[in-house]
This record gives sequence, C-alpha cells and structure tokens, in this order.
Amino acid sequence: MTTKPIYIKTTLDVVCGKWKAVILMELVNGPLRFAELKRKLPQIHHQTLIKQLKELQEDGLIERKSYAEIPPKVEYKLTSHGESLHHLLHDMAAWGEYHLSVQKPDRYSS
Amino acid sequence: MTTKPIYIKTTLDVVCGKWKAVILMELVNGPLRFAELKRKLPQIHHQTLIKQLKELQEDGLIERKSYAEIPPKVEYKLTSHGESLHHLLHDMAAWGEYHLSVQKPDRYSS
DNA sequence: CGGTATCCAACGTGATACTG
DNA sequence: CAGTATCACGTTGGATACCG
Repeated sequence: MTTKPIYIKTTLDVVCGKWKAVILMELVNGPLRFAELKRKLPQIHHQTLIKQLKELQEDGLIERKSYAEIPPKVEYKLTSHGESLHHLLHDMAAWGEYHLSVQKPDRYSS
Repeated sequence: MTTKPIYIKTTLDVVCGKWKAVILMELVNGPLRFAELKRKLPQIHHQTLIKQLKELQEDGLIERKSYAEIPPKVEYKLTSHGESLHHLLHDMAAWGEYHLSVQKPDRYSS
C-alpha cells in the first residue's frame, strides 16, 4: 500500500485554485507587493487575487506582511512551508508540458 | 525562468476532478472493471464515476476495454501515459501528508 | 452490467460598489 | 494602495430515470 489517495486530495485542495499555482510560482522569486503581483497577472481580477491570497495564507503557504504606512503597503512571500511545494509545482509543470506534447491539445486551447 | 506556470494548470486540469486522483491510484495496481471500481469507491455516484472515467479517457490516461459479452464487461486500465503520472501522484500524496502534519487540519475534517 | 440523457444544487470565480 | 461585502454567472459534481 502506497500513500493514501486522501492525501492527494489534500494537496489538490491547496493548489487547485484557478490562480494559486501561478501565484506561488511568481512568489518563488521573492516577495511581491499586492500591486506587483497584480501587474504580473493581468488577467486575474482584483477581488479574485485577494481571495486566493487569503486562502494561501490560511493554508500557511504564504505570509502577509503589512506595513503601517500611507499609502498602505503589503508584501506577500512564501513561507518555508510554501517553499516546500516548489519542487512539486515544478514537477507538475514538467508533466503538464510532457502531457501537452503527447496529447492533442484540444481541450487546452484557452 | 523555470517551467511556465501554464503547464501546471494543464496538469491540474487533468487530475483536479474530485475523484480522478483516487481513480488513478486505484488503477495503478492493475485493471479494474467498472463495478469493481465502484465497489472500491463507495461514495462516488454511478454517474459521476462514468463522467470522470470518460474525461480520464479523453485525456489519454486510462484505456477502456469493452468485452462483447452478456452480461457486459468493461475494464479500465492505465495507459503508459497514465502510468507516467504515478510518481507525481505519489509525490503529491507525500506532500499532502506532510502538509497535514504541519498545518492544523481544520479545513480537511471530511 | 454498464451507459446515456436530463435536470439541479453547490461551489468557485469574476463583477460592481464601497471603505480605511 | 489594499481590502471588504455582495451579487451574478458558469462549471462541475450529483440525483433520477431510462436504455443496450
């Protein structure tokens, strides 16, 4: 018996948000402010980004650092726990690339 | 620049179905008939299982072998492409287990 | 036994408006 | 600049009924 499938669902629970993986990948290069993150992800809606960030926070993957300034400044960075996901995300990306090279990219034309 | 985040979404697209990862894990031990699969996954609905299987088929991860018998007999097994996902699923499970051991399992009480 | 067709509820994402 | 609140919408999984 290998590791139980239930744990896979746990992992998926954490990274399956539409933008979560992308956000995490952006953050591996260092902390980013909210506005910077938004600039890197032009497609994502303001509100959606906030929600996904909050969930990532609650899962302990990223850390939110708020500076008491005017105007407000907030930085997001990976926690060490978040960094432990890095190699997995990389492997997922690698498999995804392989998958596209093998399968007809019919369903992924977006 | 590491592998592009878009590829992660491809991978997630493939395995993020509510039961897909579980189904794939069941099939690594060998082919299973529809009814056997259903018996191993008591919670999943008849119809839902069919849908997920069909999607996995379309993604080329599993193969459907139908025997022209009465009563009907259908077997599902991993394709070689599906097997290439095995180590990734395993890593995801491993990380999920680690995650649960580190984080409060608040949101995963199901 | 295994599959199709159809409808419905739940969830996640995105849109709009407003606040400190 | 960053966040909250609320609502609208599409997608997905699940329920029911019926067919080969």
